[in-house]
Parts: sequence; C-alpha cells; structure tokens
Amino acid sequence: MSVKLEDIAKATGFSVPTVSRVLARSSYPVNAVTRQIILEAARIMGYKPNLSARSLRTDRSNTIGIIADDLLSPFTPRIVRGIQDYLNQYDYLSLIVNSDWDADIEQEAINTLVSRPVDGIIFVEYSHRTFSRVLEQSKKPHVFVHRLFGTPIKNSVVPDDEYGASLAVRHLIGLGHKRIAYINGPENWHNAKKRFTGYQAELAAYQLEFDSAIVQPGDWEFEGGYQAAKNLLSLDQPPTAIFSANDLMALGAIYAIQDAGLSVPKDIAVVGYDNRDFTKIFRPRITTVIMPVYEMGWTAAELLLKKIVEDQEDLDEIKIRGQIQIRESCGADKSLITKDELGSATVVRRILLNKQPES
Amino acid sequence: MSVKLEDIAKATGFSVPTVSRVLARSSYPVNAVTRQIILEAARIMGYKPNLSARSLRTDRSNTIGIIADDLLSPFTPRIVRGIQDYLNQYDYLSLIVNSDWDADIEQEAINTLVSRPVDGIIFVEYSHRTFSRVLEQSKKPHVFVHRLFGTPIKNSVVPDDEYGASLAVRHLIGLGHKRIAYINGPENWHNAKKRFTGYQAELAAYQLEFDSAIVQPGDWEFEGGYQAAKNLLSLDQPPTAIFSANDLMALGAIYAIQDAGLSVPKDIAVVGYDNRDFTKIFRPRITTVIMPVYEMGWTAAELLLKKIVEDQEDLDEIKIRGQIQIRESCGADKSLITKDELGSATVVRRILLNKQPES
DNA sequence: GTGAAAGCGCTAACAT
DNA sequence: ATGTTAGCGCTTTCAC
Repeated sequence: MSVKLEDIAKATGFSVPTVSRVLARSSYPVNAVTRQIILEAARIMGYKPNLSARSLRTDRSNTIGIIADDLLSPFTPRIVRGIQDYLNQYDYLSLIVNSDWDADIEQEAINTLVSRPVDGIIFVEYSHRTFSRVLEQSKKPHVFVHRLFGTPIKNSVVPDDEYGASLAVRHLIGLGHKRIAYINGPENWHNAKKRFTGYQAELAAYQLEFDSAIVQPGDWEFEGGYQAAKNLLSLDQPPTAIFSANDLMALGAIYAIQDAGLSVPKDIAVVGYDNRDFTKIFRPRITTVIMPVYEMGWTAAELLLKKIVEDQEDLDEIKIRGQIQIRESCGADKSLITKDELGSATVVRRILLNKQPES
Repeated sequence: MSVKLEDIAKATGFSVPTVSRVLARSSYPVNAVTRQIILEAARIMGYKPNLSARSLRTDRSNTIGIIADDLLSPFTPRIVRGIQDYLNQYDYLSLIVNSDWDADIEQEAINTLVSRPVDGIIFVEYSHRTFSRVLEQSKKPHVFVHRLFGTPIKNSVVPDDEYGASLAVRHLIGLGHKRIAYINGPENWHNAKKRFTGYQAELAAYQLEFDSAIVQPGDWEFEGGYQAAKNLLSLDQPPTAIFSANDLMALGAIYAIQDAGLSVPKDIAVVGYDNRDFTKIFRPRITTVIMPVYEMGWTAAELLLKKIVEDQEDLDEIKIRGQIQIRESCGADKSLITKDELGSATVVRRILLNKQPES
C-alpha cells in the first residue's frame, strides 16, 4: 500500500535502520553519499513516515492537545491560532477538545487526551482547573493560557491587565481628561480587578483624584454598560471620559450617551478593552486596549514545547502586554489613529483581486 | 509506567488477547464473568489504551484532520464546532491545520495530514481545492464544507443560498414591501449568484416586477454596502426595503440610510445575510438569514464518518437550509422577533450566577 | 558507517 | 470461550 522504510531499504540496498537514520533526521552519523541515495529514493517513491509506528516506538507524537472551554468564545480562536502558528514551526499539530464550562466534561476531556498520543496539553480559557489525578499521573506537561479565575499559578500565560488599563487611562489623560469614569467587570473575575487596579494606579501617577462616585459596577454585558453610563450621566458632575473594562460595555455606554442626546467622543470620550471584532466596524469606531490573545497562545505553545523538548522547569505566571488601539471613540486626533492589522476579510479580497479562482 | 493490557492480563490471570477483546469493545464473545473481572481490574488499575499501538495495528486512529483556510474566518469556528460535536459522539477527535488561502500551503497541509494517523479529512471553506495526488493515493476519505468557488462537486456540504434569499425577500414582501432592492456580492462567488437567483425567483413568485435599477453590485464589505445604499437613495424611485447579500454590507447600508437623515426600519427596511455576531448587538438589531454553519459542519462530519465506517459511497452536493432571524432592522412587529440561541457570553454569565469559581 | 536483533502495545488469525 | 503466535512500521540497542 503505502511506502515504508523497508521498501526504500530494498530499493537502495541499505538496511532499514540506515534508512531510518536518514529519514527520521536522526543525529546519528551516516555517510553523505548514502544519505543522498536514500533521500532521493524516498522522494521519488513518495515516502511518508507512519507516525503511529514512530509514536509507538518513541513515545512522541508531535501532537499536543488543547482543552478550550468553547471554541466559539470570542478570544478562543485567536488564542488557538497563536498556538498553532508556533507549533507549526516545529511540525507539531494540535487536537482540540471543548469542555463547555463544565468541570465534568473537563475531566472527561483530560481523560480523553491523556490516552491519546499527545505530548502535552494546553488549557485555554479554562474556568475550573479542577485537579486531575489522571493528568498528574500521566506526567504530560501542560500549561494554561488566559485563566479566568483564581490566584496565579505556575506555567500559565495571562494578559497584563493592569498595564493595559494604565494605557487606556494614560491615553485619556493625555487627551486632557481629568474626570475619567470606570465601568468595572464582575468582581470575581481577576481581569476586572486588575483593570481596576491599573485605572487607580494611573490616576495616582498623574496626581488625579480617585472618585468612587464615577466607578460603576458592570457585568461584562451590553446592558450593564448602558446602565452604568446612564448612571454616570445623571451625576451632578458627570465624567468627561469613560474607561470601560470591556468593549461590550463600552458599546452599551456609547448607546446610552447617544440616547441622552450627547455625542461620542465630542461630549464624552469612551475607551474599551479587548479589541473585539465589532469595535472596528461600529461607529464611532471604538478605541480599545488590545487583548494580546494571539501572542498569549503563541507564548503558551512556546512554553509547552520547551517543557516537552527541553524539560523546561516550571515557570511563574507569564504576563503579556497589549497595545492600545486608538480609533475614534476617544476623540484623539486622526493622525494618532493606529492602523488595524489585516483582517481575514481583507485577505479574502486579495484572493479575489489577484488570483482567479478556478471554476 | 502506564498500565497496559499485559499488566491486566497478569493481574487477572487471563491472556492479553482476552483482555483486549473486553477492553477494546470487540464484538468477539467473552464470558460475562470474565468480562466483569477484567473490566473491574482495568478500572481499578486505571487502564488507558495506548492509541498509537492500536492505531498501528488497526490502521484506524479515531482522529480526523480539518484543513481550514483560516480558523479566524468568521464562520470557521462555528463550522469546526459543528464537526467536533458530531465527532464527539463517536469518540473521534479533530486535528486542525490552516491553509491561509494559499494553494501551496494547502498542499503542504494535505501532505502533513496524510502522513498523520487520521482516518479522513474535512476541508473547511477551502478556496482552492487543488488536486492532490498525495490525497488521492492515500485513499483517505475526504469531504468539503462551505466551498467558496467552483461548480458543485461530490461529497460537499454547502448552504442553500437560494432558499435563504427567498426567505429574506418573502419576509419583506409579507411586511408589505413591493420595491425591494438587492445589494449583491462579487460575481465570482457562487454564494452571491445563488442569493441573487433566490431574490429574483421570490419576486417572480409574488408577481413583483424585477427592476435592475435597484440591484447594486457589492464587495461583501462595509464600504460597498454604504455606497450601494447611497446609490439607491439617490434614485427617483428609491426602494422601501433593501436585502443585502451579507451582513457587513447591510451594516454599511444602514449607516448610509441614517447619514441621509432617514431611519431604519421606519423609512427603509434592511435585511442582511449570514447572522454574523455583530448583528445582535448593533442597533437596530439586524434581521438576517442564518448561515447554518454549525449544521453544515455537523453534516460534513456525519458524511465523513459514514464514509470511514460504513464505506458510504460518494454523494452529490448536500444543501443545508438556514432560518431567517427576525430582529429590528426589517420593521417586523416585535412579537415576530425570533429568539436568539444562547451565545457563549450568556453561558459565561450562567457560571457566574450559579456557580462559585474556586479561588 | 552500517546491519542484525529486539520490541514499543496492541489486535487479527489461527488454534484449541 | 480462551490462548498462542504473529506482526503492524518504526527506532534503539548492540554488534561489527
């Protein structure tokens, strides 16, 4: 059926191990001429290694498992893409399982992946981090990316939310705002806590007074942002700018401001957080802090591969910093607006323009 | 290290094959008592089959490969989720590779996957469908989901765009509109052609005149929709409703209408296509035809598994119908507005409300 | 630098 | 119904 080492050995007159040493890129010394002959034969015959056999023998599969809470979560595909692109450089592939925010399914996913030929596991946006005896016993390296709850743990990659919040606030201060409101996320999310901390720290750094009257609780959702902004507008001294802990609430806030007959950014500036897709198409286009999700995925993959290949020891939580994406909702001068990276829609268009798809 | 069949054989006194017959759920007859003993031992000892070994022996891996143009494309994650959820029922997992809209990378991806232990391949939103000798030789079953270009081919799953367009137009007609404009997509996309056909057919079905003056070309993008609507508004007899071939152009159209001082849906009704995420949060919330992407992925997985397990013969192109999602931009009575399925954000919230995440 | 032998863990074929 | 034997394709000793 398919070409195997034995076929190439027969065709070239060398033994199977020698052929293996060449084709598996072993560091074992092989005569240069021999190598050439074998390489050529393999190319002509179309040799593809049987990775099951190799994996059985070496206990390495060049495959890692990803357990994501849900591939459809807003950040997950981009995190996964970051992981995949890093892995791709080293001929690793990824197997993806969803845990659907459920501790039991998560355990099941771990069990599934552990018995699979995977060299390690990345947990993406996992909410539970339930202890798994199976996982520990398997000794498979595993790392975490974008943990949503809990205290910092080793081998995890997270966004630097405090830094991100400081960027947003600093930008607004630079624009001349002195009364900057904050719409928070739910308190049990440490993302929200850190962003709040960053907000406060940055105000302090510029000697601006912290006023709890212009800090509103939020729920991450559109409605929460809308209500929060409404509350802020009804204050005796309403803020001139609002920093929202996420984009969805920022969107709600913008609608609330517009519903009150005011304009964003002319009357009130708004900055969001996350750089969700809709911030680019909504008007005014929303200034936001970029969640460095791609880089987080990339870094998590890097860490995992180091653990697999180089036996990298456990590392403390790694924080990744995002940039601020300046658009229209903050009222910055147009010349300051940062260029968006290419979106996939643009790539599609490039195909259409430059290449003729075959019919 | 890890428990294998031999260990269980020793522990129970039975032979390795007998243990295998029980634990691999073979249909081979085994004494009920024996089965119980072995099952119990396996449970206690924590047996996990080594799938590399099994795969080497059986030439089956319970893994399929997915080649997607880009995991970050708007539809891809949902298609993939549909695939995964179907596979999950049969203990199959999926390996995902991106081809980045590039024919060479696509070939590379095919080569990679073919040498991997995968039982079949699903091409998601592939644009090239270049012939691959390697793929043909491998004899691995493969199916296509959401092909973007080209004529219908066997073993592919696509949306029924003509039907979807007819739903949109029928809905607008039901709302009393008689002059319904159409904003098209690029002509070399058969999605666009089919939607146009559906538009025309539905007008005809209701004896409404087709007027090419209110058909505008488009580019799938925001700008194209904006410009198209502007053109339509400048007509002597502007339409009372606009059906846009996708949501992004519908959004552009809505902005153009609003910029002209008119209101959606009061002055002009707008219906989009795709049910992209932003249509739910934008105001007015956009009525749109649902791309049945999840179901398409599900169906593609079903087809592939049938080919793998039951040697299902080649099937003609399978068309999947989507529903219309009635929201605000069409001006339908509020009681007609269809409920959105749960989005992942809602699921997150459920966690927050019902469960206490451990700290 | 190359080859012979062994074996990774499993299941299919053949025996009993 | 259970056990014996063989071998999937590969890489790793260990000889030479």
